[in-house]
Amino acid sequence: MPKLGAEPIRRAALVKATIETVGEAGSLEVTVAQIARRAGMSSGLAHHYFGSKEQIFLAAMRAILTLYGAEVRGALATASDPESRLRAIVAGSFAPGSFRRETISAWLNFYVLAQTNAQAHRLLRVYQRRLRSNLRHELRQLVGDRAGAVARGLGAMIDGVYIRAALAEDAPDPQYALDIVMEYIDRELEVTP
Amino acid sequence: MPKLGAEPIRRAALVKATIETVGEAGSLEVTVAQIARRAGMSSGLAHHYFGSKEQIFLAAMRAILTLYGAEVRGALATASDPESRLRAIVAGSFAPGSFRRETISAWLNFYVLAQTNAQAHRLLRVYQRRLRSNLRHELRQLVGDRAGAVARGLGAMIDGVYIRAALAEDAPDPQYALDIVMEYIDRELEVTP
Amino acid sequence: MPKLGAEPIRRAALVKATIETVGEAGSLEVTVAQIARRAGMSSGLAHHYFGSKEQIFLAAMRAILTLYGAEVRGALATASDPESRLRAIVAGSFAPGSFRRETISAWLNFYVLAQTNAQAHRLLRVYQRRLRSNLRHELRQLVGDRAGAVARGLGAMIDGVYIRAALAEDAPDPQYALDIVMEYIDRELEVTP
Amino acid sequence: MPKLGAEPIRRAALVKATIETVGEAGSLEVTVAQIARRAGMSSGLAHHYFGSKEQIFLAAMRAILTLYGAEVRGALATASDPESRLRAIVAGSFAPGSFRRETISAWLNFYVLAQTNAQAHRLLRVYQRRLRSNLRHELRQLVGDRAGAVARGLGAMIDGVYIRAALAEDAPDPQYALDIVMEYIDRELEVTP
DNA sequence: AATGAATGAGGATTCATTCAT
DNA sequence: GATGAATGAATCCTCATTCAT
Repeated sequence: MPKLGAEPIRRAALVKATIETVGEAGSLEVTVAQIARRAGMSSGLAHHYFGSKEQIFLAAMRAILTLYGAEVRGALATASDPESRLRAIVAGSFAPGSFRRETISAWLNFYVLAQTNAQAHRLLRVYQRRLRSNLRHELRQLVGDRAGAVARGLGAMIDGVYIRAALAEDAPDPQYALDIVMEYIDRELEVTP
Repeated sequence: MPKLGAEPIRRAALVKATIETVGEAGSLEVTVAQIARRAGMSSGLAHHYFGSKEQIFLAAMRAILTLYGAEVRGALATASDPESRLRAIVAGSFAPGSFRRETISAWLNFYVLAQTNAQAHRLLRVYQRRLRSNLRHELRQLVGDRAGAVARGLGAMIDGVYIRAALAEDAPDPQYALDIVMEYIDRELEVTP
Repeated sequence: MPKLGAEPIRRAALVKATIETVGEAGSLEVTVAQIARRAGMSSGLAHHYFGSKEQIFLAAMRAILTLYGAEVRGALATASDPESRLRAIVAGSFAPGSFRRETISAWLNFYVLAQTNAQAHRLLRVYQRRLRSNLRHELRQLVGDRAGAVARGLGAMIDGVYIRAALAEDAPDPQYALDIVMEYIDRELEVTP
Repeated sequence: MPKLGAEPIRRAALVKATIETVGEAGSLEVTVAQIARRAGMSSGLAHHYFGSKEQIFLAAMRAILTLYGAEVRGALATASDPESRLRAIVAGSFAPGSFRRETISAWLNFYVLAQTNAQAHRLLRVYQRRLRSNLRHELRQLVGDRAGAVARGLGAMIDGVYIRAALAEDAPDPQYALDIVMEYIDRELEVTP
């Protein structure tokens, strides 16, 4: 007796299981059966909902990016002046919801998927552009002309900190990550009067 | 037609073919047969020389990191004062030998491999540590106490610029990449009198 | 068309096909695909059920030994005095269910497998020990002290007759086989008053 | 500079290495390269001398059977009356030159090969027939009519003792093996006045 | 909706055999 | 004669995907 609304629950469970499985394995070479088992269902059902392994991955990637976006928006909600908004964007990037071992590892893998898969590629570009535009918007009021350059630098640094966390032995340390990027901002803002 | 000295030539051809194949495919899911064919030999011979697909990948990764190291050392050779040495390290990182589409894509894939494979992990760590220590050494004379923090930030930014190049539509632009990182250095050095 | 209870049927079909295939080929160098085809299924399914070729072989070997044990027990069921029980054990060994060309050939191959494979080795030892203990038990009442020696001799002779049947041109002749061993028993029992 | 008479030496080394390799592995699934390496030469040379793996096996099998025949003939040399000749044949069968772990294991494997390979089959038959005829010749003078039956029984028992030694944990014990068969002979000779 | 049995294509790896040197 | 580089066929096993129930 299939419950009403079972589908969204199933889908969410699969997405969660995908991120966890890929994150743990550190690789996209996980089987649909593994993911389905972790989500508590058969591999057949996973295909029924998503059609293919590729689509399961894309859904998981979308979920990661959506969560990321939500964290940033959440952090922005309480900030008013440009500088705190700028710092809020960065803080949102390393919010504990996103900046977790599995998620980071899954994220890195989806980054690789984007080399191969056009849809994944598009998804990533959209989010990169959005981040850059957010950064630039705040920076314009803080560093004027240099806004574009600093936004590029900040974006790259955030990505770099992420990727390095994927390789760290220990659990990712949001504060450490944050410090690196915040110091860069300190520097930029110091210089510009 | 077994020639004398064939082995190093074959090995090099396989390493080159591996980087190209992985780079083009944008994925480690390439077959040994594909690699071998591109290297102009049978898959059996590839196994004869490297023992397994994994070892072929590791050899390719070592080649990439070796090349990277050589570029940095090469750039350092002509630099004398700390600041030019610092900038040389960065310039070496984006030298045209390393900073090429295929290489970047392969590099990203090996980064993922390091999640799974202990040897790959170790290789990457060695290079990261070496880079960081190089940066710190020059920075100590330029920004004193902040050397550690700046080195971390620079390292992350270099990685970030790399990873972003993997996603770019167009051929990677070393100058653009360089500018981003150099500006960061400008900023740091300006502040410290 | 997955039917309920398909698994035991599939497994049995694979075991049967394995004995037949190995028996016909006279060698363990048969492919899983050959076995599966003969069992009317894909090689993938054979792996699904048994996990590996080795496990398929072991299951087939177990089946052979189980059948052998059943034949001996069956023959023993109708015998009451020690001598008829002794002869029943031997008769069971050459019962037509076991003493068939394919089975003998497969059996010989599994004997070889036991050189390499610990599980196969253990299986064979268990059956040898059981046979020896059965023989000894009856012989104790017939030849007293010599029971151990005669049991060893009988066991060896049964094995020897089996192995020779594997090499015979014609279909194995149970009566001929039986005669050889029974004559040996005659002799032993004649001597001991 | 190939030495004169190198060929027979090479061939003998390969035959020896084959028996050892097959004996140790307990299986015919050994590679020509393994055999050649043990014999101190390249796999190419092994092929050069024997043409194929199959022929290498056959040569090794011939060597085993030749050695066996020599042992029996050697044992017969010093025996004069029928009974000691009969016992000499048996003793020759378990002479330490033949009755060694590796040789037994190789022998069992060649027994299996004879299922598949016509030449191997023929070789084995020849030796079996010769053994049987030898036994019968002596037995005729000892047990008269029963000679045929006893010869069959003895032959089977010798084979059985061999095959069991292949499975024993410890090094094969010739004395133990001998006792089993000699007791059988004792019995047969006791009965017949 | 849900299962998991079933398929079959695909890929790493091994190895007998060949052959240029 | 001798090497071992080179080939390519063969095989085990995995896994996405399908489909009867």
